[in-house]
Amino acid sequence: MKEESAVLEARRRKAEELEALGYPLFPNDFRPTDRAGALQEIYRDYDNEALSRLGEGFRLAGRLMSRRDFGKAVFGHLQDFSGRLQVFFKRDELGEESFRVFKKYIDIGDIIGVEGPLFRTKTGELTLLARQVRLLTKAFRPLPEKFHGLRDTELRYRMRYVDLIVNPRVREIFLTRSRIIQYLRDYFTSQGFIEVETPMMQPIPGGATARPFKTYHHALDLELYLRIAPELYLKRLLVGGFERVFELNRNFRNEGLSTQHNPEFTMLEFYEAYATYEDLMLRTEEILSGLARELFGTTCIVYQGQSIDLTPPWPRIPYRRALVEIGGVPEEILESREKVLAFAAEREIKMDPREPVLQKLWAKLFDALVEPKLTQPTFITEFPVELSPLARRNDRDPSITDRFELIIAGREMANAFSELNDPRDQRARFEEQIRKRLADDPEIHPEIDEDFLRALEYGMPPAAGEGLGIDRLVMLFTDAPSIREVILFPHLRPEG
RNA sequence: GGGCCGCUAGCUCAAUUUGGUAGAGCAAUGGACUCUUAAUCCAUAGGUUCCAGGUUCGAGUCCUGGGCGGCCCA
Repeated sequence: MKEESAVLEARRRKAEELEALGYPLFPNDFRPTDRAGALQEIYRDYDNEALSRLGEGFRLAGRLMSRRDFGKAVFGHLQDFSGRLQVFFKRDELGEESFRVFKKYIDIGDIIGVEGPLFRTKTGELTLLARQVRLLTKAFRPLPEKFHGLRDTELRYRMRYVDLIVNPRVREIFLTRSRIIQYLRDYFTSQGFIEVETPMMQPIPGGATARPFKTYHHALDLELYLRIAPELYLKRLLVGGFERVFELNRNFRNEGLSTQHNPEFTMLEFYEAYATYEDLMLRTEEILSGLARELFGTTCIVYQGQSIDLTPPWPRIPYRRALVEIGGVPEEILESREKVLAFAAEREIKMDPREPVLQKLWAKLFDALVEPKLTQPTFITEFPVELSPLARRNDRDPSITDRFELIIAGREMANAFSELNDPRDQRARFEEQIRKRLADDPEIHPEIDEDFLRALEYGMPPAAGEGLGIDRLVMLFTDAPSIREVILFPHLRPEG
């Protein structure tokens, strides 16, 4: 932090002066009985005559966001969590002393309490006429400029508290985020799912392919990893008899930052016994279209200028067909490593030629050529077994799995499959994964989770499970271009 | 990791493209004003131009390195 500037010094001096006069700067004995937004709502249609019959005694607390000074009268706007209301401070109403103290010592940004009757100004704005005003919290720093507000992206993220005060849109995004999460909790609870919490710190990171964060437990002298997914623990719960479970919480992946990636992000995972991935497609359609109706009253939304229609049903396209028909990859090259590498090289799609698993090369093609083209909600199905170590094999074709990914606006929004519950096949897949692991690939942990396999050996009921990326979902529903706009405190490098 | 762009007063932005005393609005301070809402009017004050070097008589501006951020690519 810099040395105290003249602006800050003036504020601090003024505050100390007020304190010396006997006015506490941080009292906590004022109880508001009303809220700005609620008053706006309730008395929307009241004229002055109707308002005058309501009498006195409206008590509001909030932050003073603006003031317009007329000498012996001042207009200002008070902002609380629910909204804003104009307040009229008049010398004749407040009294000489109180008005003088208000004028001289209360600044924009201070939190104040006011009490008085409601009326309408001659421009028709609902306004509280202050009969009393009190300082509740002194602000030692000024708010950003009233018209442009706080725009600098870096400052907005570093000082989200200020961002939230002055940019109403930001508050809306996080209110919407909260509503989305609430909706999902309500949905799953009402469908008989139990919400659970499984370890964030895991001795063997599993359930996904990603580089984990490492940490250390001193008393146990144990290396632990922040989880990259809760999947293997949720399946243990299926073994334990929890037939419908969900967990809505943070995952951690030690990867770069971008408009799509934050190292900690929120994921919903749910598992349902005696269901298949096809049941989950219906559920997913139901959840997202229901959410759209809940938030907007329609299943047609706009994201970054593109119209997206979430009305079910959504098309289902097998992975291989998507590569060929949407990605434009000639089918005849798919089985040849050399041809796939050459095809990618021509299109400047980066691939590691040492990669031993052909299907992982396909995945690069898929990410580059298919995903970005899918704006409307689309289920991609029939993923190769090599890319799906935890998914159940298809009964007719054992080279593919009963799995889908949901893509909307060119992004993977959900990933789901019928669960592999044959412990013999699961062990073989884990072993194969490690065997085919490129030397020191940080994304594949070299140890097998033996306890998970032991759990499967006790018998996991047939089931299907899904992961839904909450941050991306919130981006979609708030029209946010960057994941940092939907995470309250996105990660940044420490200030220089 | 690579490319491009940005960082100037508390905040939002200027500063002659070819280097010459760093400005404005809002906020602040003092004053006028009892229905304004980006209120208005008069006056005053406010700067480590992200940091460190270099070129130059002289650098916000040119050069080198670094920091932080944004966008795009991988």
